[in-house]
Amino acid sequence: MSTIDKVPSAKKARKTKERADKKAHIAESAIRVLKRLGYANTGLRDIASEAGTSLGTLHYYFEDKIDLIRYCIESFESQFVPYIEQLIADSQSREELVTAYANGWATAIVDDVPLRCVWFDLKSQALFDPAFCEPIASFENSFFDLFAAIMKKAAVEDTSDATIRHAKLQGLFLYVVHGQVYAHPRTRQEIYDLFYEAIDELI
Amino acid sequence: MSTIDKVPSAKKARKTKERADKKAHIAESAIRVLKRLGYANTGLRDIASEAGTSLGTLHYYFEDKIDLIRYCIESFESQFVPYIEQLIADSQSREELVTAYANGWATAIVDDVPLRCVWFDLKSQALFDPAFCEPIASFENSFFDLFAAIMKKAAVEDTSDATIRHAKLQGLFLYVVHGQVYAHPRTRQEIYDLFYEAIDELI
DNA sequence: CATTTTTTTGGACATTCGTCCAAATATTGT
DNA sequence: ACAATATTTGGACGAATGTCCAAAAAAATG
Repeated sequence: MSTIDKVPSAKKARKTKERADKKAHIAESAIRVLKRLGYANTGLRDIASEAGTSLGTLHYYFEDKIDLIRYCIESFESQFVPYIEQLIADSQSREELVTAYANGWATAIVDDVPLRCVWFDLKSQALFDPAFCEPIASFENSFFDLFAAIMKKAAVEDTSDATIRHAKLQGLFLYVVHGQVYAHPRTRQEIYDLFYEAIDELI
Repeated sequence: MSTIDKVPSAKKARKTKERADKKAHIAESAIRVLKRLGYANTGLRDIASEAGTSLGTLHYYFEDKIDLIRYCIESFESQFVPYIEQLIADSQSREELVTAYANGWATAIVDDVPLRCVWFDLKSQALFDPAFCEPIASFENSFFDLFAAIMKKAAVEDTSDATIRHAKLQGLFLYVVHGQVYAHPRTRQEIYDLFYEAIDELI
């Protein structure tokens, strides 16, 4: 019978997973609120309400507000990075890489503009609150590493100014997102074209 | 004697100027606080205290918090734009333009990193609060116009993707500012070199 | 079933927030 | 000088904030 525990930590592991799932659920709710209100206007009560739980429960799973937001940032990273990594893995030629990466950007923007706004918002918060620096910088580094990996796989000879090229691409990202919010929104095809041309030039 | 008013609006004009000066003083104080705390953590009491006045006086000069912050953004624009315009006016050749513009960026960053942080912060706020969209967009447009003026004066033939080039430059701007805050700060010379190369390539 | 342990609850708590206002003070006009 | 206007003040106001906790509820343990 399977009632015999292989190891005594079997049930504890299930508990750990349940706790992780609950934390993830709260974080997802928090992100939903952040997308609606922005960091400056997001309160813990808004998050608790969105998560369908109580204010006290939030502090049962997260030490304080900063801890919760930090968790959100880390979950950004753990969701986004593998997504791009897959795009890279599925592409072989330089042409495929450029296409896939441009598609990744376009999809990210078109699918969820508010989420990108939250990202810029939290990135700005990190400029003032040291508590956010570490997870933000970690994400940024991972983000750049992906770009560097693409350059390498595309067999770019000169990678000395890779960080600058990446920064320029991020500039285009910011520009397009702002355009979606308070200017004429672009179609998915238009965004793709913008990124394809830029990536093709930068890589 | 000069006691005879030329026009009945002479004293009223002085009053108007005094009021404008006081508003400017409050706005400068507000920006000082914003540089220290960021938008999310800046309260009206912090600003009043920094301005050496009372909370009530703030509402005597500004309708509400949003009105005050909006005024700050507009004062950004009215200070920064003429500064760059002068740089352009003083430059003739393409070489001079690139040098002057790179110098402008480097100076802006080295002189006052916190002010640039405030800028990115408020830009992010505009993504969530429509009240900030208009002044932010106005500044961005003016900012781009300066770039376009430089391209024109430098006799660049193809200006079709000027906005994209400008966006890339802004990406470099964001990248360097973030580096100043939570990475190894660059020297003025290093920043200048980065911008010179980028502008020289983009223009 | 009884008993720990884990999880959840709802509210208390002290601060802080933006807004507003009547009274006090300063300035201007006659 | 007096009256009218403009400016400043300090605090009241309700709402909202993050934090914390005793007690209830649920789950796991024996």
